[in-house]
This record gives sequence, C-alpha cells and structure tokens, in this order.
Amino acid sequence: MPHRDLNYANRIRERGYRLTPQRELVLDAVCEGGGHTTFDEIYRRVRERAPAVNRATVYRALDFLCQLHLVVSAEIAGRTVYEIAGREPHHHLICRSCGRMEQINHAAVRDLIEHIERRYRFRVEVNHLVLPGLSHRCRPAASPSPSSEETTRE
Amino acid sequence: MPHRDLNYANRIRERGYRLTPQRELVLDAVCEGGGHTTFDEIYRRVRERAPAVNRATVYRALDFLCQLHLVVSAEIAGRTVYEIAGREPHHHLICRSCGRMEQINHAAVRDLIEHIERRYRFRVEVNHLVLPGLSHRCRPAASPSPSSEETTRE
DNA sequence: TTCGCTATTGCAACAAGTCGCAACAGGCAC
DNA sequence: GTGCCTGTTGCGACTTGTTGCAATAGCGAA
Repeated sequence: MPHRDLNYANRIRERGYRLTPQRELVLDAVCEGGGHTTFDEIYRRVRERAPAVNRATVYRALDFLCQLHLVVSAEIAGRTVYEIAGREPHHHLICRSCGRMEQINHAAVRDLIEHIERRYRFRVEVNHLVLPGLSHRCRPAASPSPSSEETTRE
Repeated sequence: MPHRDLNYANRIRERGYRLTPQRELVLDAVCEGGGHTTFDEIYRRVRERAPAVNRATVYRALDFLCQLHLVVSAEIAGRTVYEIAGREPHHHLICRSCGRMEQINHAAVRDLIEHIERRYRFRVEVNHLVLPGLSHRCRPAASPSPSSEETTRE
C-alpha cells in the first residue's frame, strides 16, 4: 500500500478536513488499482468492503483527493482514470486503432512546457497528458493518409 | 458559411454515407458558432429551425462529422466543444484560476509532436490540445507554491 | 469522556450522454 | 419515376456523473 508512505492522514487533517473511513477506502481502492483505475473499479472495491457507501460519496472523495494532490486523474478515451500521486509526472500515447497505450516519460514533454512557460508566461500544470494517434504497428493497416476515418473510433 | 467550401456533401457521399437534413443543420450550427461551440448551443440552433430533431441525433451527427474530420472537438473545462475543421490546428492554455483562455499556435506544439513521432514511432493526432495551468496574472494571487489546492478547481 | 461545531455522508432528484430498436428515407439500379 | 436496400432518425430507457439537503459523525475543546 504505497499511499501509507504519503502520510495522507496528516495532509488531510492539517488543512482542516476530516479523515473518514469512506475516504480511506477510496484511497485504498485507488492504490490497489495500481494506476489508471476507473471509477467503476474503485467503486467496486469500496463496495466489497463497505456495501453502504454511496456512489456520490466516492465521486466526491475522488474529487477531494485530487484537490489535495493525493490522487491524480486523467482523461483516457473519454473516461476519467485515477492513480496515486507522488510519482514523476508521466504521459501516454494511445493508439486510436488498436487501443494500445504506451507510456512516455516527462522529459519528452518538458521542453514543450518550458517553451510555453517562457513564451506565454503561463505555468502549465499537466502531470498526465494523453495524446491520441496511430502507433507504428497500425499505421500501414489503418490508413496512412489523412482521410482515415472509418477505423476504430478514438 | 465557411463549410460550404468544404465540399462536405461529396465527402460524405463518396464514403457511402448519407447526406441528411439533420446533418446539414448540425454542420450549419457548428459553423455559425464560429469556434468552441457547445452542444447546447448547437442543439438550440438546430431546434430553432427544426424543432423535431432529437437530441440523440445531434450527438450522433456531431460524432459522425468528427469522424469525417469535417468538425473537430475538444475538451474544455470538462465540456466538449466543437468547431469546423480545416483551419490550421491550434491549441489553448486555460487558466484554472480566472478561466481565461489563450490561443497558442501550432508551431509551439509541433516540436513536441515531431520529437514523439521520431522517438516513439507514433503519429500524434492532436489538432486541439488544451493545457490547464496558471496565467501570469493569477500566479501571485493563486498560490505559487505546489501546495495550492484550495483555489479554483481545474 | 462528553459536547458542540461543522465537514461529510446518504439519499433522491436531476442533468448529460448513450444505446437498442422499429420506422423512415436517401440514393442507387432499373 | 419506382422500388429496394440499408444507413439514419426518433423515441424511450438506461447509464453516468452532479447537486441540494437533512442526518450523521469526525475531532478539537473543555
């Protein structure tokens, strides 16, 4: 349970918020997911241990944990996924044809971010960028020309 | 009506799809929006002219037009917005504090995309990237340190 | 340990978006 | 112009996510 290291209880309490069993359960569930955990998965895990916990509560707990940066979220293929924060920011490439996901490290994106920060005086806050496209495996099959719509939906 | 130039009728028919009044209305509505048009706005415009058109139909038409790259969509502040395709790809910075949106041109992002394409052999397909963060105006006010959660939600 | 303030929860209603299916209609063949 | 095939629509039900509010329960103070 890597989040035990995060000293999350103090991080919650020292801001005047409350540590509740529901929030702990949600944090545990996100953690057990090991990364890119969907709401359904989190909700299922929470309900296994506490069937009375409400859907809205889980949504609110996730929101809350994201605000405290204990959890980070990302949009992948139109669905929000969650994972425990604290790692180096990382990003993903998602192939719209085969759906395969490849992780890219932050260094690749850092240049862009630094460029934008200098040029536009805007601090970019992305720790989980998701870029859609076509992997090299799918490129010959899934229409290399720009008129390549009918394949899988992105 | 810039989309009249797009020869959209042929682009639809030559793929074996059908040109319907509903699809034309949706295309018109997106076009009149002039960029970053929300579903509500599009639906409203369509209904003004054809009150019988169903919500689901508008969703499906937008989906369809996006697949054909006649329309592009983007996620802005959790809402999907639409605009007529065909312009130079452009991107946005959105301030999580004041909500202000700044357009950045494609050149700023091109380096990143080219780097990723070379290194990961992955063709990135983004024509509308949205990067959240903090504008320079809001930086002093909205907590420069990393422990800056309680401000506006992103 | 008990009390009280108020953050948090559960509930139910709502809003937004999706899906299956029967009916309809675009457009090709004749 | 007519008929047919099948892509598309409208409808209603469903799923997913959000919100307001009364009841509950953390947790600091005494």
